[in-house]
Amino acid sequence: MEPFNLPVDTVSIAKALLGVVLVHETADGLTSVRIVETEAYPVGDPASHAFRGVPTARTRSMYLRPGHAYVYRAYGTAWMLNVSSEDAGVGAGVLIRAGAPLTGLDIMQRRRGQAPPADLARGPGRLCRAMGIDLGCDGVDLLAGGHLRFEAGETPQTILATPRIGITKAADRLLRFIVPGEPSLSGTRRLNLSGLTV
DNA sequence: ATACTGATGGCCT
DNA sequence: GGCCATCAGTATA
Repeated sequence: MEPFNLPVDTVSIAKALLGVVLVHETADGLTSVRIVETEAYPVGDPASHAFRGVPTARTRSMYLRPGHAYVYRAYGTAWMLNVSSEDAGVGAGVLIRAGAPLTGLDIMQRRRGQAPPADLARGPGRLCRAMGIDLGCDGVDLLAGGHLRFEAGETPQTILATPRIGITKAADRLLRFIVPGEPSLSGTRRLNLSGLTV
C-alpha cells in the first residue's frame, strides 16, 4: 500500500484530493472511484457546519486532524462524505462531491439501481450511496489503510475553481474544485466554455 | 432538455 | 417552526 500524505490547509486539501482514489471494502465487496470534484469549507466560512467553531455531536469529526471522515445526513435522505482539514481542534473540511467509478461497478449498480456508469457516483449523495458510505464511517482515518481509505492516483493535468453548488451562504466564493471535462461532474447546469465541458 | 416537488433528519433560533 | 453542502420522480417542451 502506498504511503499517502495530505497538506493541512483546507483549500490545498480540496485540490490535492482531485485524482486521488477513494476505496471502500464492505461485505458486498470492494468499490473505488477517482475523485473529480471537491468543495472546501474553510475556517470562518458561514456555509460550514463548523462556522461557530464549537464541536457538536454531529460535527466533531471536522475538528480531527487532516484526513478523517466527517459523514452527515443531508435533507434526511443522503449521506455526505467530508474530509477533515486543518490542525486538530480546528473545525474545517472538504466535501467529496463526485467520483469516476473505477472498480466494483456491479456493486454500485446494485446499490444505486440502473444508471450509466458515469452517473453512479455523480453527486455527493450518490457517491456515498454507491460506495456504501454511511454514519458508520464517521471519524475513520482515511490515511490509515483501513476499509475506507485513500490511495494515490493520477494527478490531474488541470484543476478549475468554480462557485460551490447547493448552498445559499457565501455562494460567490470559488471553493469548488473540479477536473474539467470529467463526465462524472455533478451539477445540473454544465457550462460549455469554448468547447470544453466543465 | 429544464422545472418543480416531496421525502426526510438534524440542527438552528 | 425553519432551514438546509440532495436526490429521484414527474411534468412540461
